[in-house]
Amino acid sequence: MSTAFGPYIREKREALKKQDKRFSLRKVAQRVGIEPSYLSKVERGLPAPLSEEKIRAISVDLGENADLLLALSGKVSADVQEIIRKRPELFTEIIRQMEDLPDNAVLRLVREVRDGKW
Amino acid sequence: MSTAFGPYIREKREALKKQDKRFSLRKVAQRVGIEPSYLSKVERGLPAPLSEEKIRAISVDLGENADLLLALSGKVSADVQEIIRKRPELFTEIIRQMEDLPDNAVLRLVREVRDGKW
DNA sequence: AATAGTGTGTAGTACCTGATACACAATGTC
DNA sequence: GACATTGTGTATCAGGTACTACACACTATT
Repeated sequence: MSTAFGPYIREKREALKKQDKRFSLRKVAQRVGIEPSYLSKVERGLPAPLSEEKIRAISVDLGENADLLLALSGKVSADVQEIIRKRPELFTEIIRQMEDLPDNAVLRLVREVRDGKW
Repeated sequence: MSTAFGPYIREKREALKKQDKRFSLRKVAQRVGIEPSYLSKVERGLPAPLSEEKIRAISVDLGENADLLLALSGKVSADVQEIIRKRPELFTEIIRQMEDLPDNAVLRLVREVRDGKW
């Protein structure tokens, strides 16, 4: 889908490869469990969708944040979607309201919720 | 996908139909823009996926909440997904943290954010 | 009794998702 | 020079998504 994901992980992978030959496209593909030719297409942004599972495996292998990589490939984590679907009216409302908040305001909310003030 | 959506809207539609014959399956299908036979399958929970667009049209026609109907058919509104994808790490974190909050606590958050305390 | 309207069964369609399998040329390594 | 490894091109595929089109039997309406 999104053209951003492929080039992004290609760059990350090649950076790692410079210090560690275990990060060749073929080796990564093998560890992740996909065909090298398919990962090649993915990295070049050709139409080659990856499942959430494979994206997660790549994020582990490359040491990247899974939710970021999912976002770059146009997805939202299945567990987050499920949380929303359990209380759709409530959660969609708060998410839409938070859209325009600056990062630091959202972060403050995260902390306050985590610290059990609610 | 989800078997809950179909029977749910069938019940709602038939309730409306009792007071207004404009809510026959065929009439609703026509207003919504799908074939009656397809809506029939949908309402009986047979494998007949609906696009977000059609689900929204049904929600308008039946006077139901769109986000609820989307959730019942296993979806999350595209605009909400896009908000999350723009700041994936921040938003997935706060959503996961809010999972265990009771409704009234989330509601309080909604109000405080809306009232510009942030 | 004819007509209109109701819900449903069956078949078919086009495109998307998420891949595999194999071949190939270029580059690196022994 | 042989062998291994690298990235990529092409073909193919099964299943899911999101529908249409038409026929049919049954029930209301006029």
